[in-house]
Amino acid sequence: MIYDVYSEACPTRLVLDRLADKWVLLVLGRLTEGPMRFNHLRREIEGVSQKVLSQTLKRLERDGLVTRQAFPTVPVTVEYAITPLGRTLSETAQALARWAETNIEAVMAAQAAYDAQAGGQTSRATT
Amino acid sequence: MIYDVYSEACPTRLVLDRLADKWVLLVLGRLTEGPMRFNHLRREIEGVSQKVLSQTLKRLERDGLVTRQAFPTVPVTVEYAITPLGRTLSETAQALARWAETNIEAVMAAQAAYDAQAGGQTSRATT
DNA sequence: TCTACATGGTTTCAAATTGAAACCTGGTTT
DNA sequence: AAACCAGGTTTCAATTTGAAACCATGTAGA
Repeated sequence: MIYDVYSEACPTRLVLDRLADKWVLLVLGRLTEGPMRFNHLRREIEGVSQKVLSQTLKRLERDGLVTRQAFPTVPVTVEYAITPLGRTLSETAQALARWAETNIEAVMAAQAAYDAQAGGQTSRATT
Repeated sequence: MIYDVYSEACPTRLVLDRLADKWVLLVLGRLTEGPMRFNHLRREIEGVSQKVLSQTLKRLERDGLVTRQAFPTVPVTVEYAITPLGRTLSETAQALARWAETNIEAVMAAQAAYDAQAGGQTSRATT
């Protein structure tokens, strides 16, 4: 059986759609360093809301990319960790984040050039 | 100046958010093979609507990742091509798509296991 | 001439997704 | 008792999405 993300009905589409998410990439990147508690993750990944972090982790758990373990400590402690399967992905996931950090200046320069020149214009063809 | 995608205010966040998109990854993957016309891309990338493809390409152009060239042929021909900057990204972008294709079965198995066992349950801690 | 079709889009509008903020459930310290 | 911790869920308004319709231009067919 051959899978192809370019085919609409292919189940890989569902997976790709899930991975291609800012929060997923950031969560996996952090968990690569080691297990982490919910609120710790929340503080590390600035700007993520509780709801979204909760949903993201739940999906990642279902997909077998992270595990969730609760400890019956004083206030309950919940620790999330990356699985071996998740680890095979995190390298690639982090590469995207690193690309953004490395190439942000080139992208911003391109945006400035685009906005300055063709910004509001209607597309002129080969004029 | 140090950029960090984990910081809320960092401009790399905007870039990461743009890249972390299913359609962006698929478009870049296809354009890596060579320039392509609008409707050709639309047919290759099954399931993408005209509006979304149009928006995606416009953003990628502004970000300096693809170029748009219109030819005054019979029905106008518009060709999109990847830029050198875009090419530095496409390797990574495609790696995500390939990961999905390679690991889809492991993911589906994990989902089935999760649904069968803990699916509707309330989280039981370390029981 | 009237209809139909091709390219490359934009517009419209209902439906799904998101995010901020409030709330909840224990249990603990002050 | 009031307030705070962890780890969530719920609520609701606003943004984003997607399907479908429309538009401009030009060609070919009946």
